[in-house]
Amino acid sequence: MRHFADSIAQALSALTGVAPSEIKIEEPRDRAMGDLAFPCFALAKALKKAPPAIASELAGQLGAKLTGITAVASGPYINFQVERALLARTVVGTIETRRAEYGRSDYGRGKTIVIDFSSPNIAKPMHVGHLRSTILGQALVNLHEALGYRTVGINHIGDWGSMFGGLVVAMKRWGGARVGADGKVVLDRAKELGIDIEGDPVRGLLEVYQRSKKVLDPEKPEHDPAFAAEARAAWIELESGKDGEIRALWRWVTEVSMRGFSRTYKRLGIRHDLVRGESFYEPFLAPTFARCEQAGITEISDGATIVALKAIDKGLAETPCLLKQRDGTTLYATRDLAALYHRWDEFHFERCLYVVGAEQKLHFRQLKAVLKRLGADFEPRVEHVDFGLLLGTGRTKLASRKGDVLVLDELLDEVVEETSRVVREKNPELAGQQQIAEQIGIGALVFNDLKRERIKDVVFEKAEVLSFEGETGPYVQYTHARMASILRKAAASGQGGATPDWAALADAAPVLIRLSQFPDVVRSAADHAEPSELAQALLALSRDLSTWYVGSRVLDQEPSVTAARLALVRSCKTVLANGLRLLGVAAPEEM
RNA sequence: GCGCCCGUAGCUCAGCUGGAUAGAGCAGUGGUUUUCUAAACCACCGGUCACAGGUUCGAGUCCUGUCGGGCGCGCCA
Repeated sequence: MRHFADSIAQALSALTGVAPSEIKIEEPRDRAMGDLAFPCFALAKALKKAPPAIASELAGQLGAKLTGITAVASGPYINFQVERALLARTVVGTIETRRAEYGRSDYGRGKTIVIDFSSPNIAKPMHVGHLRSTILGQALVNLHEALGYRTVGINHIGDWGSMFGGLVVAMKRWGGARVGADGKVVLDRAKELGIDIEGDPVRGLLEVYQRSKKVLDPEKPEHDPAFAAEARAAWIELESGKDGEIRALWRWVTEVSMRGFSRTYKRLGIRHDLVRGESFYEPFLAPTFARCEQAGITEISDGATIVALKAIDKGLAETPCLLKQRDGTTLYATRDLAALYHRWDEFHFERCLYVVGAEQKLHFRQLKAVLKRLGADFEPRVEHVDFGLLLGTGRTKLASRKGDVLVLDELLDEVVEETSRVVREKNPELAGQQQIAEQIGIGALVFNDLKRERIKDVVFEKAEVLSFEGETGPYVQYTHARMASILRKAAASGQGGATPDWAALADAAPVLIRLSQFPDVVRSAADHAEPSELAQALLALSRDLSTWYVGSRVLDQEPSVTAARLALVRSCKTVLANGLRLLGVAAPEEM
């Protein structure tokens, strides 16, 4: 469609003398008006004529300039319709040529994009709160990768902080943790703590972690000063970089945590290029702080080191950025600043996206303001890709029945289990039901999250996620599976070899237009860091396609008609599959 | 109190950089299967685009204000 819009703009430019880039060809809301339209208001001043007069005059002249496109004046608009056979041949031809590559481009070639996403904390299982960042981030990686960018997905795991001193001490004291002769970590009393070393140690670790936090807290009755002192010493040892037992235990916690995350990531199709926790940036903290001091932007306020931001951003007058606490230890902002400079030095990114919840908007606003004060010219390339909260029924915090945080794996299991039931019921003959249930269930969950604008809060209604009707992932998957089914039947009966009669696709114009928009949608979704644009486009395509194919039977028609319709079916299947893949949703051949 | 975000049909949401009678899904009502998977399709029902001003040839879209909801606001991340 872009191809046709360009030639129309060229023709209009030749007739009016206005630059082609200034001529905005748009798509009418109502398809009955045409495939494309040009509103003549903008030309009224330059040509000193009323828009309707311009429209009718230009429409007449355009006839000679355009081939295969008819122009009709309608009030102040010129409406264009592409000749149906030409439209079909062009769109289907392009997709048949490019196949899995359709939608991909070299738009971002030579540019690097860094995407920071998911970022769970160690010693805890991943919970539903990480879901949105994880799947949004992966979709953004996929989208940019398709556009030819070099993508660097970074998992900035929370693996650093004084609380880990407490955890290590707790493991030693209560669990008998030590480093064995072979250098491996052993926990003599793992069972008593409920830590399953071989299986999923994180579950048990979480309880130890929570218990240690109570013991460390002077406000709590469980408080133990000796324990606290030991924990502090352990943290100091960790920070010192000494590679002893303390560090080995901390490393073990990181490893087993990552092992658990990996399982979940695999199910969700998540892959990071780099796992760099907060600890990774530890050596860069001091230089980063020094950079700020040398730039002369730091101040001492109530004993803490801050950067005032009022001059950069009036809204931040009351909220300067804190770099160091009163006790001299650094904070979140210092770490992110260090990470940012490190990433800039390493990648010279075109964009650096932080896929982090909207509740941290202030933090990123502060961070960017500090960068400005530092004169960092890459500051505009740093973007906070914010998103709304994931909430439970009644806008409450999403939790499990017991009231504690809902573990992501449990949620996935639950969704897949329920999906299995539905699959058995809807398609009892289907082979490989378990795998397909996994694809549908997870697809439903992922799509449900990506289909709406990311800034909107998502109220997690299990019934809605599992309904599979209407605007859902399974609806798109189902449409795709049915196209696959038609193609299988065509192959089995040897149909589709005739020369296609493209004019027979006149009734599929809405579908063809959707197909033609796909590459633009991919680009826009990436540029706006908004996968929902793609999800919405796939829904619209599925809708128009469903309407078409129930009314226009593909198989057993005139051979030339069947050939044309089969080509369209193949194109639609291709686009649905490509689109779903970009969103991180599987596209099963059968369901 | 200050800052930011959201406010479109009963519910959940689309509506691209302002453009022609505001679109889907769910829920409700009524239909469609000897024919490519009924996880589908069709029809009907349903909206003062929170409210009030302003800019514009033209505002759901931009600006200002009001109201309602959410998030955040120095030693956590």
